[in-house]
Amino acid sequence: MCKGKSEHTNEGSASVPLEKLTQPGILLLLVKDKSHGYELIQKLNQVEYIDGELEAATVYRTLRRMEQDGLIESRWEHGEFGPARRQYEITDYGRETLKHWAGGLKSRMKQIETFLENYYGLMD
Amino acid sequence: MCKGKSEHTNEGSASVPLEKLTQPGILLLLVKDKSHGYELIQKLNQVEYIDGELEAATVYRTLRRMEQDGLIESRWEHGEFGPARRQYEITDYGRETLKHWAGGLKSRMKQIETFLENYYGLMD
DNA sequence: ATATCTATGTACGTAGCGTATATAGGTATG
DNA sequence: CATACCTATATACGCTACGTACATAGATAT
Repeated sequence: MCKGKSEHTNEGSASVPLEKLTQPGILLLLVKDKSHGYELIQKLNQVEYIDGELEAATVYRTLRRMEQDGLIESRWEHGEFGPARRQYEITDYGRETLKHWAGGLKSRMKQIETFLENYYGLMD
Repeated sequence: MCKGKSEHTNEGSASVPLEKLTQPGILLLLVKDKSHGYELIQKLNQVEYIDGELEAATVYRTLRRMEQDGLIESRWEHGEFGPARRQYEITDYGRETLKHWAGGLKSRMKQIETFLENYYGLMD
């Protein structure tokens, strides 16, 4: 049923070309409570605003980058149970950025709405 | 006034980490009428749903990729005025994909809405 | 002649993400 | 005790999307 399509790994253009809300999602969770990577992965894969599933490797990689950027801070926590964990907390700069991103996402949402109005307007 | 922040090129996390609507935007324009790269660049930078500005190189590169993917087709047009242009048309597969993407963008918009409700719910 | 507009393209670098794989401590089961 | 599974973090490789810089070339205007 499908036509010409992709030679490389596009896989029938199955997914909308719009990134996941990984960084905003992590900041939103860390505003509520400090946490570590493994727990964040599970929480992110339960919330409604994450599209599909986030891979563990993606989250760990993103956390390290966000710490480099000063959005979050970590320290090792050697608890009595299980392996040591890297405990993350949001920074003041992270809180500012989250606020800033929320404003940007509001605009982005309106732009998508405009796109859809434009599209459905044509399809009448 | 700014705090710790980035060592690499994050530039104060100025922009929301969500991609532009380049491919959907191109398809939406080509559904209305066939066009060439230079014209598409100018149109894309006038519509309301594109965030910020799209660079010419980005558009040309995207058009070539989209043709490889079978979303659009081109042929050289040697007009009487100015340099030759590559005229693009949307394919049937492109129209299907646009429809598919519109559905995905609707979901994506709702997810962003959910994120914002979650965020503003915390900030009361 | 020179500058500007039209028009397309390549090269290089970065961010975000997926898949595969490595490592290592803790717990449960046979 | 051995083995399997869960917790927990991390690296390597590859791909898409995008920006910046640069290259090329015909057409038009001054």
